[in-house]
Amino acid sequence: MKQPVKTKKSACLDDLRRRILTQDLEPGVYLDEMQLAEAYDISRPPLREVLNQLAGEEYVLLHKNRGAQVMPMTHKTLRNFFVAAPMLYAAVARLAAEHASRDQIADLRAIQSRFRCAIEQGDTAERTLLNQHFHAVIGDMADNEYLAPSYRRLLIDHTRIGMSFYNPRNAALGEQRAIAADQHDDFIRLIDAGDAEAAAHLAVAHWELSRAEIENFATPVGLHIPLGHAPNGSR
Amino acid sequence: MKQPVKTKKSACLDDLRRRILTQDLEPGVYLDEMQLAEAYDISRPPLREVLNQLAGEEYVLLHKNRGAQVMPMTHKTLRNFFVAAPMLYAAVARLAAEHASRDQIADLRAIQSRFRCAIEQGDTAERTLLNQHFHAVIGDMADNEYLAPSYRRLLIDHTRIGMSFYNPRNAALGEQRAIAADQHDDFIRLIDAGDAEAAAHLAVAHWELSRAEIENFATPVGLHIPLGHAPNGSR
DNA sequence: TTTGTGTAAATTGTAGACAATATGTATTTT
DNA sequence: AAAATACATATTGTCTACAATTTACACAAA
Repeated sequence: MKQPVKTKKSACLDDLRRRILTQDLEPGVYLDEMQLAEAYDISRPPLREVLNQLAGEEYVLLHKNRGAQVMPMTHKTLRNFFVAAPMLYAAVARLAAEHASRDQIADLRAIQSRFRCAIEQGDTAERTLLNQHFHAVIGDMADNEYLAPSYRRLLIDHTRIGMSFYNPRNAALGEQRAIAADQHDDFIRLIDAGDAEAAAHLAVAHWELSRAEIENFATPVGLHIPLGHAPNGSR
Repeated sequence: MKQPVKTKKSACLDDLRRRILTQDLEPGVYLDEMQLAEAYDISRPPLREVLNQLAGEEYVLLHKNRGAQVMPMTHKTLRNFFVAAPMLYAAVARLAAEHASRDQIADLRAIQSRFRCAIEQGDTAERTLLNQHFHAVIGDMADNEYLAPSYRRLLIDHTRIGMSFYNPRNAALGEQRAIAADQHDDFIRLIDAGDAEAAAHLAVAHWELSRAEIENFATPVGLHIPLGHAPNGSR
């Protein structure tokens, strides 16, 4: 009863990341240490270690004597996202095509297969997480520890934003997902061929598709921003 | 005053960052929890929280059941650094010129004043930390949470690499430092004027200066890479 | 009614002790 | 003598309990 799981602590870490990415834990909400510790069947010290690591990775924000808050998303967040995304996505795709290993490309193919399966089955959360995983592997391929932190941060919020705008009744979104899935296949092919320039170009196109989708919803409706219950706004 | 001292825990966090940046704790060395806890006069749980946060920020690497290791620097590290630095430095400088506040510009001036003072006094560690602080404030000015993680990571290793190559007997380095200090003044002026393009351009020039310095030493001599030892041999 | 203060409850921060795991050494066996 | 295993030791991981800080509420005074 010890080896099969990768220790309860790392399971807790992974699950909290997942819940934040899927917006099961919404941006801005405050986390209760005792509640989480009980839920994951660990005591508070290791849970606090997990929260501290998540703080370093910018999944959560720590407030002194006030606990942990899921990293909020503001209006400015979206603007900054639009500035940083194309640059980093293109750079990472270029490096991925240059440095990808055989095993990594195999991983990518496996994920893509499961990704298409999730699309067919209409499993939104699973599809979103697999999309995140797909792009995370591309980030690993780039193998650059200086681009990785921002790339990971981008993926966190790209995933969260994607979850915000999901609407099963919008047929256009289904169409766009089909295009996105095809682009994933193109990514695999270009990376396998080592075509760095084309991969960077495709990354921009892939981003533009996503951006158009986000803008369609963000402009008229506005971004839903749960605030949590912070007593006084800083600054 | 409500917070005259910044709690022993955050003091520990800051000091460990400083010691890693100045290579007082060299890349690759393993950290002893009990030893550090005693040194900072706190118990192991809060120290472990600090180490977990540093792991999230990529100052250290956590090994299961083997403690924390100061983030190593390899040969590949330097190559990746050269790829990422110009892109991010330029982007951040551009955004800093667009978004800087009056207070931040005042901070920058204050730091620059102390920076020149440290140069005159030949205080290497202080100069290096103030240089790091100067560029960290520019990062804050850019105010983009997606670029910030990689930018911070870059600054960590730029500072560590700079500490590696310091050589007080090399007159050329003194000359280059004078140029760098003048460029800092240019940064302040351009940011104050809101000239984003010129600031981005200057960032590239500033980087090229630093790159030339690094290459001069890295190419003939090779990078000194302490490997560290498993927790036993130290002391 | 409003505002200020004091006390109580709840939550976060810390400490010390204990359990689990890995490493090093010594002894035994081939 | 060399290798493998078992034991001893050291270090990491976790838990329970306690201290400190903050928040909420009640009550009193203006």
